[in-house]
Amino acid sequence: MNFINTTEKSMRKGELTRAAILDMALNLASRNGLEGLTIGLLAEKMHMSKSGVFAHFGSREDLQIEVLKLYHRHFEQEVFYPGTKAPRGLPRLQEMFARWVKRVTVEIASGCIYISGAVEYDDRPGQIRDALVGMVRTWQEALLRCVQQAVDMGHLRADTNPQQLVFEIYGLILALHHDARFLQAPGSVERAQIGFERLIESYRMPAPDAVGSNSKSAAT
Amino acid sequence: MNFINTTEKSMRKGELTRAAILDMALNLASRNGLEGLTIGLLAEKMHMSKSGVFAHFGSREDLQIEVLKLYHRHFEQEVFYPGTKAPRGLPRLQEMFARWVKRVTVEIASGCIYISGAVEYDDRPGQIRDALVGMVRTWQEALLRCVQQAVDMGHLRADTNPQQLVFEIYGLILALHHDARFLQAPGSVERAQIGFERLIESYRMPAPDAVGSNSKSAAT
DNA sequence: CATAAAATAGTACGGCCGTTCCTATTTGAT
DNA sequence: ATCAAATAGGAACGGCCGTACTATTTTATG
Repeated sequence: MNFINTTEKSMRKGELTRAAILDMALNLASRNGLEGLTIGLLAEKMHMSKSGVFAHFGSREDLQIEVLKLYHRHFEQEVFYPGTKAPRGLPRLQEMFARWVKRVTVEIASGCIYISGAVEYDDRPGQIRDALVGMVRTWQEALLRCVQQAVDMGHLRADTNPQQLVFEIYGLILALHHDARFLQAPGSVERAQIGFERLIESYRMPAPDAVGSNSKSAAT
Repeated sequence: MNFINTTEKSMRKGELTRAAILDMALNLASRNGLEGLTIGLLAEKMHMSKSGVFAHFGSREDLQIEVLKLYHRHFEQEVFYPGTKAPRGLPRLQEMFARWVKRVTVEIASGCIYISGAVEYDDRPGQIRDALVGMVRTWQEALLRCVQQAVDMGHLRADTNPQQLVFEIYGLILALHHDARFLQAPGSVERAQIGFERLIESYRMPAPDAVGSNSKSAAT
C-alpha cells in the first residue's frame, strides 16, 4: 500500500547511514575541531571507504556545515528550548546559564564547537565562518532577550546594560571551557557558577550609595 | 683582535636569519594558529627554500616551540614587566589588566597565541601543549600574586577568593578576544574595561548589608 | 524473481605536508 | 687569496589530503 505520507518510508538506508556518519563526524569535530575533521579518518571510524562517505556530501565543506547544523540543533534542544520553559526574566536567564554550564561541563571531555570554531575561523572567511558567526550571534541575541526581559520585569536594575551583561556571562563560559578543558583546573565549574551569581547580584542590587549623592564611579 | 667577549661577534649571519624566520613564523602562527604554521608557507614568505628554513630547526615541532617562547617573551615585556613597575596591590593589578587589554586589542587583527593555542592543544598531548600550559599557568599565577597582594594591602576585601577573581578576569579577556576578533563586535574593548571596573568595585566594597545581619546569599 | 535505482567500494590524480640526503654557495678567519 | 665551516638550495621520498571517475554491491519495487 502506498500511502501519501512518504516521510517514513522514504527513510532509505542511505539517509540512515548519512545520519550515522554525521553523528560520528560531530564526535570527531568536537575533539579535533572542524578543521581537524577529515574524510579519511571519518571513513575509518565508520568502517567505510573514503568515497562511500564522501558520496553523502558534495564536499568536505558541506560536511563541515552539516556538522555545524547538527551541533546547533543539539545546543538548541539541550539549552535553549528547555530554557524557554522557565518563567520569563531572571529565572529564565538562570535556567539558560545553568543548562549552558551543564552542557559545557559535559563537553570538557570533548570540546565545544562554538568555542573551538570561533578560534579556528576568526580569520578564515567562507561559508563555515558565516554559518558559525550566525549561530553564535543567534545565541547571544537569545541571551540578550532574556536579560532585557529581566530588566523589563524589574528583576535587574533598570540601568543594566544588557550587552554588557551578556558579554560578561559569555566570558564566564569561555573561562570555564579554557580552565577546565585546557588547563584541567579543578573547581572551574564552581567558579563559573559563583561568578554568575555574583554577576546577577551586582546587577540586581540598587546603586551603592543611595538616591541623593552621585556615585564617583562615573569618572575615569 | 680577538676579544674575550664573543657574544656580539658570534652573532653570525645564520643566527640573524634564524631570528628573522622566527619573527615571520610568529606572525604566521598568530594568524593561522600554531598548527597552521607550515614550513612551506614560511619559506615562501621568507623567499627561501623549504630546506633552508628547515635547517634552522630540527623539526617543525621545535620551530613551533621556539615560536611559543618568542611569543612568551613578547608578552612578558609588554605586559608583565611593565606591570611590575606599578605599585604593589590594586594599582599593579589594574596596570597589568590595562596592558593586557591593550595587547589583545592590537592582537584583534592577528590573534593571541595563548588563546588560540589553548583551543588547538586542549586535546593534543605533546611538548607544545606542555609548554603552552606552563606559560599560561605562569601568567595566571602572576595575576594571582597581584590579587593576593591587593588583598594583603587592604585594597580588596579580605574574603576575596583570588582564584575566583583571576578566573573572572581571564574570562573578560577571553570574551574580548572572542567578540572582537571572531564576531567583530564593536565596543568589546570598552565592555572588557567596564567589566573589570565593576569586578574590582564589587570585590572592593564591604559586604552589602552591614555587620549585624547575615547576607542571605550564602544559601542556595 | 527481475530490474532499475541507490548506495558503497575501488582506483587514481594532483597537491601540500615534513623530512632526508646531497650539492652548491656563501661566509669569515687566517 | 685560501680554505674550512657555516649556510642555503634542489630534488626526491612517503604520507595524507580532497576529489573525480568507474565498477560493484545492495536495496527497493514491479
